[in-house]
Amino acid sequence: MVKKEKKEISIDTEARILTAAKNVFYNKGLDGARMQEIADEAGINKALLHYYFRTKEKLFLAIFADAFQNFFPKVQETLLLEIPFTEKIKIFIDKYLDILIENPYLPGFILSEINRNPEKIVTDFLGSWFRPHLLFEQIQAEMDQGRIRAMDPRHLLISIVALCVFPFIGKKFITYMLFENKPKKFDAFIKKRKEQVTLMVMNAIEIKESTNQKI
Amino acid sequence: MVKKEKKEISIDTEARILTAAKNVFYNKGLDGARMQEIADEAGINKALLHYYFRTKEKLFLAIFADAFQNFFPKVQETLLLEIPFTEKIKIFIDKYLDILIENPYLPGFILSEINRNPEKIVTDFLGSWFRPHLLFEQIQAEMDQGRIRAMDPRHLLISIVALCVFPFIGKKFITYMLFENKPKKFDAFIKKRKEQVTLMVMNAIEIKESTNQKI
DNA sequence: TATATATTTGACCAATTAATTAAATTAAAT
DNA sequence: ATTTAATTTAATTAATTGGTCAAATATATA
Repeated sequence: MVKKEKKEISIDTEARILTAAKNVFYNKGLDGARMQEIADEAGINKALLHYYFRTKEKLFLAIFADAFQNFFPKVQETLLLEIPFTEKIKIFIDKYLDILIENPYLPGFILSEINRNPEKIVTDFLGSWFRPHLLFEQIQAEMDQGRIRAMDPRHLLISIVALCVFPFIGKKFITYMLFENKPKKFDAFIKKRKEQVTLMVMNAIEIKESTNQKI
Repeated sequence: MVKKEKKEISIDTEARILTAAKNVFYNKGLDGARMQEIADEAGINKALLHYYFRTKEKLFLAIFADAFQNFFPKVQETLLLEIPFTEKIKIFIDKYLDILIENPYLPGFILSEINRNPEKIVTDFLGSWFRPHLLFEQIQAEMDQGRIRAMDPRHLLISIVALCVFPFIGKKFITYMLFENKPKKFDAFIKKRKEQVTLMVMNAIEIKESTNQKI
């Protein structure tokens, strides 16, 4: 007999588990998370959790893979557009910050997991399709043509990412220190960040007559 | 009778424990660290670990407090110098990156712990003496006097910190993706970062005739 | 040497926690 | 209604891990 679908008591149990797991893993990390806490937050029993995702490891992997695959492609999208370079940078910053605003704790989550297990993450998730060289070559071409200031493309990329992503990595800290621990104030601050970052990057790549260009 | 020092079998046991704990906590975090692993790495027995530092919590606190107090005062030092502003920024970037080069995994360690428990960290370690307002006032004064471009001082500070610290937060990732997982290459890259960051920040605060100043 | 004190260890304990199991329940298919 | 398969639970297990303890060892001092 062929497999058939039967009961559909709570169609959203899996979804509830994933949401709960996401919350807990994002806030506590893999080691700090407890299956019991995830079960509680999903409003189910611990055994059911294991029924859906055999092990904690597998559940975590599901969350991580989802986060990862939902994040990087969106980010990369802009970089592949066939538009003038400075325009591309502007759009990248715009979209990148939009993504970050929607997923403020995602960078910290991904970074801490990469720190825990770099080899696995890179080989399992990044290895095949994240190719910064295309971007570097384009940046280099722009420099060779004298359209932007000459510099190490890797420094430029890291600087752009740093300016965008760092406020989110340090969100709790920054909110506490600069915004009286009021997330609303942090959000308002972030809203103005797009133009700040764009301006800073444009100034950085802009060629000025008075500046000696280095190779 | 007054306390007297007796046996000195291994004077450096405590130091070895601290070194081992630092390594393990930096790499695994509080939750991921195992007392057994720390004991192994220190070449001692787990009971001896508890003899020196009663609990895991206390040991962690010793490591964290040390890291913290060894880091922030050094960073803040430069900000209190009575020198021209642009000079101060340059020196800050220079010293800050020196400190980071010496303690590459420290920012990630501190940030992840802040994320885990922001209230405690801020009240116990930062609350009393970290005062960004002094710096903000100085920056604001420079802007009011038209010596640097007008902008939100908080964005400026966060951008400077981001440019310096982000490569270290993402060290493993960056090393893997851009430098074939060779730390030497990462280090060489970082050596050139000082001038990159300085140039970028100087360009950002520099007043250009053609630019409209915003309040 | 004898004594007191600090250091070190192996064995063990207690609590936590991931994982399992067997039984119960539900809903669809026949 | 009965069967069948999926879902859910309570109870339990097995492994991990932070922490303790009593005994052993080393060292300085008297």
